[in-house]
Amino acid sequence: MADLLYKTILKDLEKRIFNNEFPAKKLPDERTLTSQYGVSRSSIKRALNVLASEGIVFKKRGSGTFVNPLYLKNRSLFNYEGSNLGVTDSLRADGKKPGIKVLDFSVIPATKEMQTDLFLQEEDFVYQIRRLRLLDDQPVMIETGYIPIRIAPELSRTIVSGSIFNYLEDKKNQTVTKSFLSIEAQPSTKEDQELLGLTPQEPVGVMSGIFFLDDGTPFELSNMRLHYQYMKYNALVELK
Amino acid sequence: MADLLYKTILKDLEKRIFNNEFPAKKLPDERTLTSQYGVSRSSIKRALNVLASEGIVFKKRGSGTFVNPLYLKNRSLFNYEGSNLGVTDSLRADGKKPGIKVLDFSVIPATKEMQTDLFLQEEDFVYQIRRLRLLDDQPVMIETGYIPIRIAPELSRTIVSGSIFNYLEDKKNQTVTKSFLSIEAQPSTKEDQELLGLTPQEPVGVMSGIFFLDDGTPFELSNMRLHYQYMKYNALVELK
DNA sequence: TTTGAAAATTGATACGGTCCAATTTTTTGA
DNA sequence: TCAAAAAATTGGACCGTATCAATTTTCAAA
Repeated sequence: MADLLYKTILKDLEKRIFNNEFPAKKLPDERTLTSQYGVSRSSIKRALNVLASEGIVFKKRGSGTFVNPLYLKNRSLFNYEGSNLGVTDSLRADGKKPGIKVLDFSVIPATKEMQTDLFLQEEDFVYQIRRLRLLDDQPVMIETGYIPIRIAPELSRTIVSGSIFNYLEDKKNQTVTKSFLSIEAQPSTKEDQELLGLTPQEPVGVMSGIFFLDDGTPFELSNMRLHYQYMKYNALVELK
Repeated sequence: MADLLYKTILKDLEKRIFNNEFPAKKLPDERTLTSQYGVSRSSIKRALNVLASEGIVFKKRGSGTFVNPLYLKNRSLFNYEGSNLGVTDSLRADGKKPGIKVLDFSVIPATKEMQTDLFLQEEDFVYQIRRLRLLDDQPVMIETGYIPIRIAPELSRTIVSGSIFNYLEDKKNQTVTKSFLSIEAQPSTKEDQELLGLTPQEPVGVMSGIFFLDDGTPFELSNMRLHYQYMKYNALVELK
C-alpha cells in the first residue's frame, strides 16, 4: 500500500496532523521536513501537494504550510478517498448486503449515440443489461448498461447477475478505473415508483456516463436511476 | 496565462492532439519530447500528467503514452475545465442573463453546526442570506447562505444582491477557490414549488457545502436548491 | 514454427541542485 | 518613533541524473 516513499510521508504527516502535533497549525518548512525525513525535497513537495489537493493543508509561498483548521475540527466531513467518491463506494459504504436482480439481458444493435460514445462501427451490437440493485433486500437503483459485444463476447446472464467489473478483473485481467459521470435529479417515472418503492412525489437521482478500461477503451454506457435517499455525491470542487 | 513552461507544453500538446498530429494515437516517448521541446523531462512529465488527469491521454509504463480515442471522436463530452465543473460555471454556462432576488438578509447567532463547520465560537453571529437566482428572469435556484460576521462585517443588502464572491475579490482582495459539496436529489417542498415554479411531482437538486477562501478559512455554509432541470453536475471519477 | 529467456523501450520514483517570487522579519535612517 | 529599505524565510518552477518496473521486441534454443 504505502510502499512508495511519498505515500509513506503522506500517511505519516496525515497522522501527525490528526494527532495535533502541529498545535500552531503550521507545518515545518519544506527544507526542514526534507532533513527530518531524510528524503529529497521533491518527495516532500509531492506529499504536501497531495495533502493540499485533498484540502487537508494549504500552502502560502513565503509564509509556510498550514493545517486546514476545519480538517481537525470536523473530520467527518472529509471522509472521501480522493477528490471524488464513486458509485460503488457509496453503495458499499454502510456495510449493507448488496444484491442484484437481472431485469433484462439482451443484444441490440448499437444506436447512433452508442456508436459515438462507445467508439463503435455501424454494424456493431451491444448487450443491454437492466439490473435492479438492492441493499439489504431493499431496492435502491435501476441500472441500465450497454456493453459492446466485441469487448466481452462471452458475457452471460449468470455473469451479469454478479459484478461485471469484478468478473473483468478476475477473469480477463482488465480493470475499470475511470468514468465520466453526469449527475442530475429527475421526477420518478411509473416504473421507478414500482421498482424502487417511491411515491409519485419522490424523485430519483440519475447518474449517467461512461466507464473506461485501464487502457482508455470505453467499456460501458451506463444509466443509473437511484432512490433519492441513496444518492449522495461528495466532491471537492476547485473554482478557477 | 501560459507563462509557465509546463503549461505552454500542455497547451501545445493539446493543440497537436486535436489537430490529429498523432494519427497512430501514440505520442512520442517522454525522452524524445524532452529533446523536441528542449526542456527537462520533469516538465514534460508534469504536462503529460495534467493531460492524463483530464482524460485526454493515458499512459502505460513500458508501452507509451496514447491519445484517448474518445477525446478526438466525441470532443463535446470532454468540455469540462478541470476534473469538476462548479456551480457558478454551470449557471454561467449558456450565456443567459443571471439575476438575483434577495429573499432574506438578517443576522442570527451561529448554530452548533455552523460553529463546527465555519470554525466559530459560541458567541459568534452569522449573516443569513436567502436569495433566489434567476436565469433570463426564470427562477432556477434558492440559495441559503451563512457567512460569519467576523469575516465580512460590512456586508449589506446591496452587496448581497450582487455576487458576494466578486465583491470579496474586488474590494477585499480575497478569493474563493475551493468548496466541498454534497450533491443529492429531494422532493420539492411547498416553498420550492412556489418559488421555482415546480409541480409537486418535480424534484429539486440539492447542493450543499462549504466555500473556502484562498487561505483555507471557511467562508460560507451554503445550501442550494435547484430547479431539477438546471442541475447537471459533471465529474471525472477515478475508481481506486 | 514455437517457446522462452534476454535485451531494449518506456514511464515512475526519487535525488539534489539552481534560481525565482511572495511573504515576513530585521535593520536602517530620517 | 516609525516608515522605508534590506535581508531572511519559504514555497514554486525547472533542470539533469540515476535507478527501477512494466511492457514490448528480439533472438536463440527446442
